[in-house]
Amino acid sequence: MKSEDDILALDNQLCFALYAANRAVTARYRPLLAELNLTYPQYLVMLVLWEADRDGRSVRVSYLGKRLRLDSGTLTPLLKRLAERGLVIRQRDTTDERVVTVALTGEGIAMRKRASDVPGRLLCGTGIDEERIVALRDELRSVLSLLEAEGEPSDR
Amino acid sequence: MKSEDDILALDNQLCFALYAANRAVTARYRPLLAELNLTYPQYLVMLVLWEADRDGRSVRVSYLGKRLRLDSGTLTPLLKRLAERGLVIRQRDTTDERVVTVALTGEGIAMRKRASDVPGRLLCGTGIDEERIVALRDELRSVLSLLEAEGEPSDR
DNA sequence: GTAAATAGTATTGTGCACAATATACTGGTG
DNA sequence: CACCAGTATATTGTGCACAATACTATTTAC
Repeated sequence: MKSEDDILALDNQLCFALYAANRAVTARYRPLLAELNLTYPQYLVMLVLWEADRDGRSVRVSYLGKRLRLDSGTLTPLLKRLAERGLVIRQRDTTDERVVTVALTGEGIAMRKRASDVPGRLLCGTGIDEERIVALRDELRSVLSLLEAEGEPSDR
Repeated sequence: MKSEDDILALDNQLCFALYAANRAVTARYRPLLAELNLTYPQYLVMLVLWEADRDGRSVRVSYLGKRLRLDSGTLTPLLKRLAERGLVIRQRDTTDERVVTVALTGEGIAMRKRASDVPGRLLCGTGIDEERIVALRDELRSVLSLLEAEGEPSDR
């Protein structure tokens, strides 16, 4: 039985555990990504672009938004910075001029090799084993899909 | 056996699952906290202040930083906004003028009652049961403590 | 074929996060 | 006492997140 005190206790909140763990993980990425001169959200964008590049595709801004759950207010300035650095090219689609297409440059493609050891180096020395990471990741994905499935009661 | 493609695949990253789940949860808080006219980080600060208030204590900025893992660059402007709204009072300690003490106002204390149903309402209708939340929270806390324990190799 | 609805991106403004630096104070040390 | 190391908060600048709005292009309805 929980008292009202317990209900609002910081350390009892799932939300705070998520918030703190997320920032701790991104903090651990920071020095590794600094070697590539990328921020963490920029790294996530690059992950999506590298995936698409495997199939020779370029992608729309809206596709990045769908994968990463980010809107244009976040992605537009981020992509402009990546373009300034010469990692991507942004260009309006000629057939539908509402669309902006994002493609990797040679430099952007080349960076993938240098990034490939980042995930492996991340948790070295933390004593967190692979199995546990996979289980946690899958549970988070499952919770995420429950959170996203709900909220639009009847739109089909 | 993982190919290099899998290693960098977005959906295989624990970090992205954390990042996305964290934002999904805070997004779910947003409308509830809007009723209190609080942002999510402001709500976390209030949780700490409400805890301290149970014992009749006021707290230092550095204590808030320690609990929430936030620095003064984040907390100072946030606390100023809470002070403008009349929820807290910030004052320099008279005996040690480096220290700023944060205390709840009557209005800040009163808000606690209105906030007490927020955690319960949060996951209503998502099909995520209590047991699962507790397990996930505890696993995140455990991972967090491993991440935090490491990094300062020998400082005692 | 034009008006209305919709889709895709951009812009603006607010509020975090966090690095880097600055400021101010305290508590020793010689 | 002057000096110095350490502590506590504030300031500045950059880069997300996200709401709100705007703008343009396309599609649909009629």
